[in-house]
Amino acid sequence: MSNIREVARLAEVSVATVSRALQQPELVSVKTRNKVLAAVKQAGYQPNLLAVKFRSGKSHNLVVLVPTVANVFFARVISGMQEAAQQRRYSLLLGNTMADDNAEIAYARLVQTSQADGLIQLRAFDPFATLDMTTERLPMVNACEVLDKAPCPVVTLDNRAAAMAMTEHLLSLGHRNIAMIKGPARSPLTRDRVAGYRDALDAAGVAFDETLLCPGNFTLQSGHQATAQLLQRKQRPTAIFCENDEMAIGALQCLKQHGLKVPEDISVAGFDDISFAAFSDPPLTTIAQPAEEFGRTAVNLLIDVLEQKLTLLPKVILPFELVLRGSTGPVKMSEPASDTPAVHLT
Amino acid sequence: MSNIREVARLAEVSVATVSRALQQPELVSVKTRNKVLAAVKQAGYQPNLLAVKFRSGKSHNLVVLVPTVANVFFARVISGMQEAAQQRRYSLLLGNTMADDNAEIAYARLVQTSQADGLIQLRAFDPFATLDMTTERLPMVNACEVLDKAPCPVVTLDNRAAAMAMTEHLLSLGHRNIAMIKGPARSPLTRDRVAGYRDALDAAGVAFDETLLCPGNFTLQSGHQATAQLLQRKQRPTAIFCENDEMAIGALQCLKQHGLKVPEDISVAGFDDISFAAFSDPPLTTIAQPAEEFGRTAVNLLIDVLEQKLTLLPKVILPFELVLRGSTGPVKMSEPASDTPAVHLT
DNA sequence: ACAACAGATGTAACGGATTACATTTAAGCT
DNA sequence: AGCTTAAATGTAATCCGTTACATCTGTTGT
Repeated sequence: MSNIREVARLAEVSVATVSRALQQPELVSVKTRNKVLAAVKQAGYQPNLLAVKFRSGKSHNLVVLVPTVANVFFARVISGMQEAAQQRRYSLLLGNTMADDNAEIAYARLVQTSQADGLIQLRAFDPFATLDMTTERLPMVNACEVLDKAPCPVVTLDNRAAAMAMTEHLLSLGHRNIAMIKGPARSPLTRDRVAGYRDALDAAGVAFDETLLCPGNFTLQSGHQATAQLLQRKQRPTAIFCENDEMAIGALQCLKQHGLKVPEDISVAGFDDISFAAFSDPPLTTIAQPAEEFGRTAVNLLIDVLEQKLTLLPKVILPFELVLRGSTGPVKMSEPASDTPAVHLT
Repeated sequence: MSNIREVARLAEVSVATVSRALQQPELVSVKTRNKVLAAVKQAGYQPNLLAVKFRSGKSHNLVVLVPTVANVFFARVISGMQEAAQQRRYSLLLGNTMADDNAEIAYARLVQTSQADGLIQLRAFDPFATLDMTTERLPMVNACEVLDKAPCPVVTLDNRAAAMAMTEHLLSLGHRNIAMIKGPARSPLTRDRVAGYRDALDAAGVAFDETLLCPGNFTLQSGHQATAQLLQRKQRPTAIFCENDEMAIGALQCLKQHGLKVPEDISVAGFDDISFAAFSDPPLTTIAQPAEEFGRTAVNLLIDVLEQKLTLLPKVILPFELVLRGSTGPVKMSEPASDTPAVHLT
């Protein structure tokens, strides 16, 4: 590979002149500039950006820690990140961590060792916390599922309000026996969404029943399994609110296999509005999240931090939208909505 | 950030000794080694790997060009890549190119400028071809959809045979009027799958009807649209073979909206076996591809090339599997299977 | 006791581009 | 012409870790 000295030799100028001709052409006479450009062409010269990065100390790379790219929602987030990164001339180093703390810490070391300038985390876990840091914090942005006391900029959605909105929608259809298929218990995301669900129940004066909460892991299979469990209850729920669309689609299949009609026999709601949500049978009522925007915002925030365009730590809250489709409907008249008496509602 | 000289000063040894204590401990006395390790700890020293990479000339990064991460199949491929890359201590630079040639060329420059050591391409396009290369070819592996005369290792699947297998399955169910929702016309992938479809028809003595081929773009929407078009035909097909599962799921919805039952009124088949395929209604008959294995193999091949473990250019062909589920069934008896007379078949 | 050698450590060059500072060249002005 | 100043170009240091080569220390064998 030809280097800058080779070009300098060909153009019969110094390396400094070559560098300037390429980086700050206005500092070089037109004649010299042309000589240099000709030499660049002749040598097929491509600057070694590894050398540039080394000297500048900036890798222009960002690490992205994502629990799993195989999840449709995260795939959309990454898409948005990619878009923003490309625009601002950064590259993304992908860290598919399967939510494994140690894997995440290993990726965090890419930042510590200057291979990346900053990190974006899509989970409520701080991979820098355990690295013994003699120096100050490394640049990080936390998106989607966020830490309670994140020591960094954050981009999120009001999950509690969103879950409340969906639950209110179900309540407004007359449902009183609403199950929830949630995520892992210790996830702040799950905690917030359960809180929103509960807010809505409380506001409507419907008793909260912990046994209606069924854990899943955000996969189609787990939605199916959880639903099967819920159907074993003596009093089966009239609606199931799933914490993501994959689980909701899993739920739909399970219900169908049990001969239940959605939404006539039971309503199902999801969260995320992935593309498949509009194509399930029936199409899924869900909460739309601006997934790509999450990615774009996270990347832009991180780069702003890196380029010192930010002093304080912003908390960006993106809007959600309740998307009503065919999977939710009014409770069947023939059947009492709930084993707890309905109260205080039209 | 502390550097190796700082550590050398603290340990009262030379920088060479520090380097050796960390890289080749057996060359350093135990006493010195301990002094060095203590100094490393005290200084909070982390080697600047950007410097190491610069000096070695190897970035230990791989660029991955993927048409769109938002596609479930590609997401799985990337997952596999990630796994293999991590194991062999390489990092992946993600290039989400939306199948845009110029974007791909821009990413290819990461290799040209030493920011990455090699490139994996999941599309039939050679981004290095247009870069004026005075030197020899840059390391590349082509996977999934491959170039006809790829100048590099290739990992693929016998798409022609797979499409033939699926078409044979449909023929064996009595279908004679089989539509195909295909991808973009100039894609080798589409070409091969159409060829396989045709092979099967020819072998069964069924006339090939070009108008039964309907183009899509691998999205749910395009599957829906294409199906709507097919349903306008005076003689509607009894089976639709879609070139991927997303389009098949789109087709299922369209058929349902037209009041058609799958598979009683019409059969639908997909390709890829994404997770949603098993959860559609009815579950989708499809061709399973080892997506993660594609990713793993591609990465391992590329690294083998980079590390000179390979001399010739291998062509790896991974196996597919015909997965029979509920979306395909025998042609309805009441209705003639086709407008062309069935011949030479049991 | 001394040569020969192994083991441990140090010195300094190296990789490629950038840039502070030094120097040369050219232009402008009286 | 001679002086001032700006523009153009060159020289060399710098970023940081690795490693070839040099040097020094200590041990073994005779």
